[in-house]
Amino acid sequence: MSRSQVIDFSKIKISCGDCNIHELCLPRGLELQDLEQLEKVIKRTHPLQTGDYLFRAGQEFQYIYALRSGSIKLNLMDEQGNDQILGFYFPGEILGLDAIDKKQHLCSAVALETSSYCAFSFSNLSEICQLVPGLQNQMLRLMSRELTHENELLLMIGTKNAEERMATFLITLSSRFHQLGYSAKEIKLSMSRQEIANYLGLTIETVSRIMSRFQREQLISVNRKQVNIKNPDVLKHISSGSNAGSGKVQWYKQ
Amino acid sequence: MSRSQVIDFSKIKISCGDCNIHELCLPRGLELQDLEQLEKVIKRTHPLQTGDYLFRAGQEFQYIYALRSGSIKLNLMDEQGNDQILGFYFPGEILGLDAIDKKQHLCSAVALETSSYCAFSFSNLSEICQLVPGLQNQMLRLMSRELTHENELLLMIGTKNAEERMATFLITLSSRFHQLGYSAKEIKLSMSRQEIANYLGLTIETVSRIMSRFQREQLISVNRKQVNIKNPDVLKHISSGSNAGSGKVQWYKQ
DNA sequence: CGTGCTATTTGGTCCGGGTCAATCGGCGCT
DNA sequence: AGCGCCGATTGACCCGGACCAAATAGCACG
Repeated sequence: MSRSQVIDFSKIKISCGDCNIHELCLPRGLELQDLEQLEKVIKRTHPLQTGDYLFRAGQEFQYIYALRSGSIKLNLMDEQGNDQILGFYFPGEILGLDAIDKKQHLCSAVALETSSYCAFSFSNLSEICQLVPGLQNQMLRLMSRELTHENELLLMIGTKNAEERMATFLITLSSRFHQLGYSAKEIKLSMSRQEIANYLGLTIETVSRIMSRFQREQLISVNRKQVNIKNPDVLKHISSGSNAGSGKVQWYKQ
Repeated sequence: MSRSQVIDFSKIKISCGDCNIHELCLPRGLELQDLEQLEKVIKRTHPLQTGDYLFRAGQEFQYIYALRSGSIKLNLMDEQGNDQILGFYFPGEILGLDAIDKKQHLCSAVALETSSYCAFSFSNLSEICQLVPGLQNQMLRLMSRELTHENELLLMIGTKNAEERMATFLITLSSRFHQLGYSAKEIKLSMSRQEIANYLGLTIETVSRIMSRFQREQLISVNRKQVNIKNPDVLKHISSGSNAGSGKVQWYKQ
């Protein structure tokens, strides 16, 4: 190994070891020599601006992406132009894994604000997985986690009414922000009402009305994209669907 | 390697190489020596009867399962008892991958009819993945495919109305059956109306009504669980949502 | 500071599909 | 054959949330 490579590795160590999300996107037991391997396949780029595409549906699959800052929406469109947002992604989360099978992206990923990320060459990454056992498992775990999220979203859209979905959305967002070290109470939404509505399978009017109602009931306070959670307990209660009184949908429980 | 192991391998070769789904669950380029590796981690079992659990939510994750015959529903339940069917599985398909992250099953898998399967020890499997490059990629592809299915389901439930969902369901089922070598026209449903309804995010009455309407319009003929597709073209047309005349939901296309 | 643009909010109206209820029909059991 | 059971069908009613329309509010720009 040449000296220049050592220098490279040193830079790499800083960039990844010090990255604020490294323990999120790298397996715990990863050693320096493994990091060195991993770093070789990272492509660094400029940050994205609001509205920029991380990738587009139809593009050849080449990289998987780790979001370092900002936020990104993932959406899927069918041939009729029906559009469904599948998820919002925040720092430390991975995008692009669903493209592995078809070798091309089926979804598009769009920045909701200025966002930076790392891109990992997938073909190189999967070679390295052969050498680093922990990395392979991490890949599988990440995909499994992605599946779990979609499962929960399906359960929510399939069984919850509009009010419950909104409450669930707010509580989930709050908890994710908290885990990232931000305030769980004071949330800056990076997505529009339209995008929230689409994600939850509702219309923008319904989202707006329910947020107004939540504010009227002192559960939150809203000012455009700034939302303050004032009564998380009641919100959780509503989100769980155990909200008595309101003539809620009684779902089939076979 | 002892002679007895060779004999074992020979049996194995028959059981897997001749398995009617081997090219579905094994990567193309898998060589005999790889097969031998893989066979070591397969646990064989009795077939399941209708209503038997392949695995239950909460169980420790140990195996992933390849369905060999029959059909299985996968469902997810939340703490309130809301139940959502996430998918129906047919021969050649893989179950259990979503449990990798949390190391326990979050969903339950129930046989809809007599079904046989192979169980692969996951921990052993992931060791073998280190040795057999194709197998690792196959694993990732399978998970990716699973993600794609959930994405499509989300898009459908989020954007299609009841009639479109039913048409999509029938067309998709028909095409999957066809790929398995069965008739694309004459379908024997293994799931109840209740299960169809739940999967599609509808009620049993709506499913029943729409199937009656499809029959009245000569698109299908229904007799209990036997469905014959009489006009796949119109069904496809309906499923794609381009069904003019009916005052359908115009979704937001931002 | 007016003008236009877009996002959001709010007020009505309406309908798809959920809910409730009754009936039907196939199947197993005695 | 008669009975009970359970899944499926059909009808009647109603409501949550979509749809349409108008008002309001920021924000950008000349």
